[in-house]
Amino acid sequence: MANIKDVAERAGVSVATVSRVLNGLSPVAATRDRVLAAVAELGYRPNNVARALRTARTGALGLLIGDLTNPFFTELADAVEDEARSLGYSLVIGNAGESPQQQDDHIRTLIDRRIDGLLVSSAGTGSPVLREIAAAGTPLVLLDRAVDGLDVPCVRADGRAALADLAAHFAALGRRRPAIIVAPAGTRTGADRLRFFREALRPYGIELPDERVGSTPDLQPTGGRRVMRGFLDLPEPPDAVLATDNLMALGAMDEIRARGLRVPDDVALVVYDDVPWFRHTDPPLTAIAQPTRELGRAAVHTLLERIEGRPAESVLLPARLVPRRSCGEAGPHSHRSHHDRGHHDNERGSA
Amino acid sequence: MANIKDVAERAGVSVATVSRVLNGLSPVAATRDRVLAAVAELGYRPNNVARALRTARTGALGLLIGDLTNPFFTELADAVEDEARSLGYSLVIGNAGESPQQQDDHIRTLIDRRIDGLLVSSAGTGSPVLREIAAAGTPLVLLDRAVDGLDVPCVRADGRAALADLAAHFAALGRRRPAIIVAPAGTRTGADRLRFFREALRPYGIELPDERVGSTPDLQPTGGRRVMRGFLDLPEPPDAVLATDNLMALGAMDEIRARGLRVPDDVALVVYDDVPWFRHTDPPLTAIAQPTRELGRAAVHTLLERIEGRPAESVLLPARLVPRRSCGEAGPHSHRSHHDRGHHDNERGSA
DNA sequence: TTGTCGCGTGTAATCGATTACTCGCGTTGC
DNA sequence: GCAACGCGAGTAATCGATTACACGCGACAA
Repeated sequence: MANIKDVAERAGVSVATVSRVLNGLSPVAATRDRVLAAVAELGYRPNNVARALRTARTGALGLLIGDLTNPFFTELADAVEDEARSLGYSLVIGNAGESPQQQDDHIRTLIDRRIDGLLVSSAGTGSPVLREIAAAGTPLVLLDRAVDGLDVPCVRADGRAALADLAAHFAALGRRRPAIIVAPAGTRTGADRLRFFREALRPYGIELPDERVGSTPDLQPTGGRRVMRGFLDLPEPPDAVLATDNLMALGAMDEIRARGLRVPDDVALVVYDDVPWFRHTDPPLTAIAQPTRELGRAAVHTLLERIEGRPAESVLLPARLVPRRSCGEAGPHSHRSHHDRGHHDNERGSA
Repeated sequence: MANIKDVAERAGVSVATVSRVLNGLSPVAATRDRVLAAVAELGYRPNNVARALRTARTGALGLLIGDLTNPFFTELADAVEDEARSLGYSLVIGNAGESPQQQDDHIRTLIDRRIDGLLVSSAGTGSPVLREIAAAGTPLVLLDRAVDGLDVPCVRADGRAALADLAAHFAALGRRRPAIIVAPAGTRTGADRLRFFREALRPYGIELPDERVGSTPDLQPTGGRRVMRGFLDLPEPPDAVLATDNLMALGAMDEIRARGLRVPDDVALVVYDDVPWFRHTDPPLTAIAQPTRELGRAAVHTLLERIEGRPAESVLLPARLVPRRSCGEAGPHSHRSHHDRGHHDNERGSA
């Protein structure tokens, strides 16, 4: 592959001149044309590795996501990439597979590669490595998932209002026994969602007792299904379930269907993250939609502020409730007793 | 950030010695311990940019995929990443967004970054850039999508046998008016799937006329839905539809449901690519499963052969039919046939 | 004419690692 | 006792770019 020296020789100038022409610092048309001609003839492309070594800038951002096969994260990654590209950066995506250890591994690798900045949707609670690189001054921004005690800007969605709307929605539809499936204990995100939901229900006199709070160690369908199984085995099973991650919701749906129960007739289901797939299920699922693409964009901008040495603030964007049919329709017959599970076939074809 | 010189000073040795210790070329315990102590105290990490410049190896592979939000590609990417990591490489994922131009952009960027080799799931037909870098000798392997006239190893699935099984399946269930939704004309993959399917149907005396061949420019639900609309408006609508991409199948399902029709009663539906989501639909969809993770693994190995200068062959792995309930009564009510989980996956997917 | 200034280029240092070559010292063999 | 050999470790070249500094030439003013 041709290097800058080859170009210089061919154009009959020095390497410095070539560099200057390529960086737009040489206003002289005559030499510029000669250089550009040589570049074209040789198919020369600057070696980014060498350039990065000299300038201490790679032009790459890192993004660490929890799970590459989780559509929420891929939409996020897609948005981040779009934004980064449009601002002249390229993006290196690291997939933690929801494993803190693999996440640390990735962070190390990215830092060793000297990316200019890092976005982290952290798996689990904050790792020592994360603290270490934050302390070392690497531009760092948290995305979607906050980490307690880490003094770093965080870009995420605020679900408070949406959860309040959901509580109202449940109340209006006569759902009195809600349940929630949350991510592993100890993560800030899961704890927040639980707390906000519980607080939102209180004004309506609706309880969210611990027996209807289920948590899974992994954000996977398996975990969601297991929790739902526990819920449905309760003496008083819930009549509405909020899954705080889309993959867990998927597992929950499986369990509901496997028991021959129906959504929303027997149990309402709401999913956190409005991934496209849930618009295609039967019935379409009511969702709490995070402004995924905006989050991605905001995160990139915040990170660039940090990279350019400016202080950067955390960003909170509102999530909103997207009501679909999985909680039933509001209407006169929306109160039902908990005894008649599975005997409601005639109630279904409303609209 | 500490560099090798700092370590050398602290340990009272030369930089060469530090380098040798870190690369395991210095067997003397005394100096090694001193160096390692200095490394630990300073928290030194080798600068990969400098190392890459000197050694002309970055230890990174590139993967270009068609669409980051398509679960087939993310599963593929996940598998490629796992394998690359386990072999000591890191992976840079580029998302073409199914746009040839963005794909070319990405390839350029990756080459400029001097990745050691590139895997490409090409969008559209082969681009000039692809030919150019192949000619320039960059280790290159095509993944999933072949490109005509490009003399480069290709790792992909062979759907012939699975499509033959599907034809038999249709015949056994009395489906006599099949249809197919294919990717844009001009792509090798789409053309192959159409041809093999048609050939497979012939022995059973089943026709696949052009009016029941629909193609969409984009691999998106919208396109699938539009094609399905056309099918259902035919005087003789199909009684079985094969969608050759999972997102198109999703759109097709929407249209079926929007008309109040039922799967499989009114129309059977089969999807190419067995992404986890379709195991959770109602009914679970019969699928042609590509050995996604194996494809990823094989692609990495093939690429490494090329990187190490050995000649490498193309790889064809068999796809298989996974009958579920979306074509009507198959064999034993397939909660999960033994085909359902081909490999020693982690617990992703249904429980 | 001569000194100065400006400007376009070239020379060479630099980024942080790897590695060929060299040097010096200790051991061994004759 | 001296030469040769082995081996550990240092010196310095190198990768391909950027960029501070120096230089030389033409223009312009005195």
